[in-house]
Amino acid sequence: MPKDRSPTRIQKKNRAAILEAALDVFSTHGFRGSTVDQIAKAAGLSKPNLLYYFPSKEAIFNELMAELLGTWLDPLRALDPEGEPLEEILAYVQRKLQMSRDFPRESRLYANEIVQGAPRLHEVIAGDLSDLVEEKAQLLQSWMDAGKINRAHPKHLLFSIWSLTQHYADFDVQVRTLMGEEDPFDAAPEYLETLYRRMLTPKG
Amino acid sequence: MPKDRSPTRIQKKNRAAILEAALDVFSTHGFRGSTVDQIAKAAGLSKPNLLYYFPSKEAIFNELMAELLGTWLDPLRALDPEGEPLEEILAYVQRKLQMSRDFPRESRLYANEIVQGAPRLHEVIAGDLSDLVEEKAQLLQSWMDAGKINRAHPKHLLFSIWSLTQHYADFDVQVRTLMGEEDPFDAAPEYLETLYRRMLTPKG
DNA sequence: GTCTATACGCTGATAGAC
DNA sequence: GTCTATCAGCGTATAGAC
Repeated sequence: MPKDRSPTRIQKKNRAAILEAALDVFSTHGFRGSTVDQIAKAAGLSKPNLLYYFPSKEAIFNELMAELLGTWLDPLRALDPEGEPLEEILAYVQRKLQMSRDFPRESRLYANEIVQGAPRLHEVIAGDLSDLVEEKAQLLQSWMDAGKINRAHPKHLLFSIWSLTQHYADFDVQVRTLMGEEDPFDAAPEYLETLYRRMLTPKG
Repeated sequence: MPKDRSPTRIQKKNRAAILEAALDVFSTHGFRGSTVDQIAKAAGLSKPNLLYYFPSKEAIFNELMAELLGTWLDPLRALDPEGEPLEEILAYVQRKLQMSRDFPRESRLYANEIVQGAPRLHEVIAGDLSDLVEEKAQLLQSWMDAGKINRAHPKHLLFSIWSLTQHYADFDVQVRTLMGEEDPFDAAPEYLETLYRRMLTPKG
């Protein structure tokens, strides 16, 4: 493993290449379905050389997950109690949709884990994510109580936003196959805006 | 492999046990992440004995998939052109939600495949599923043109129904962790009915 | 810092006794 | 029909030459 002190330019570059390649491979085949050899080849390194930079396959995965989780929840954190409720929610939906378009591999990496029971993510979900969800669910509830948006189960509202936006990344193959030439991300923003506007605009 | 002619009661029972166990294991770990040994143990058989009933791991998987695909699309096929449009769609949503509740493993098995690029499902998606989606998208479009339901992109409408309902099966771990004691399926039916009623009821 | 060679467990699958 | 024994190949990881 590289010395702690001074990461060479080459070391930085190789570590970055490995993580980039690992994102590609893990998001496509899942943890178990991915091999160190695949990642090494994709990163342009030999297998032993890759294992010089990371002690194990799991170590690569963990670092990748740590990076991902750091930014994954930013859009939700950005939901502003001071903002105009409906517009805040609609903006959140669009931000999440953009993330599905711009970072589909990250979405699939996460989806792979959750679908398989989140064996490596339980703590995060029950910890940081849970706290954040409780906080934002209360915010949504307060907006409903104030009559700013229609009443609905706050957590189900959040689940629906995650589900609808991440679907375009996670089920990308299916969506694109069924839509043919048409780019899903052309119509998706308007569809989701309409959906939540009709759902949440008071006195519907 | 068992003779073609006369499937013994034991043979039937064992084949069923294997498929049941395989559904459990494949839906939790994906194809690559599952081992024949796991399936055999879950079915109460030895590994060689299991391979007496099925020639290979892939054969088990294929049979499972064939069974799944046979029933998976029934709710969509049941969407009735003669029915009352809004109620037909709402009933479809509830049927899909029930399937997520009653057959979560089947949903996760399918999700696992799609998320990983559907290497074993391309033909089905581009074939039968695509035909069905085209047919039903046109049906939805005709309902919109007739003013029976609000206008929206028909395929995105279908995607959103799949996404929202299957989410409760595919992301079950996350949903249940975040909801604590509350059963997700208590509030989900009402949430989704409200969502699509507001979305689709004309002159909203 | 990077390579070749290799140890070693696990996995899918088969042979052959019972 | 079911078991024990076993094989070949793959996958992770390490040792040691360069």
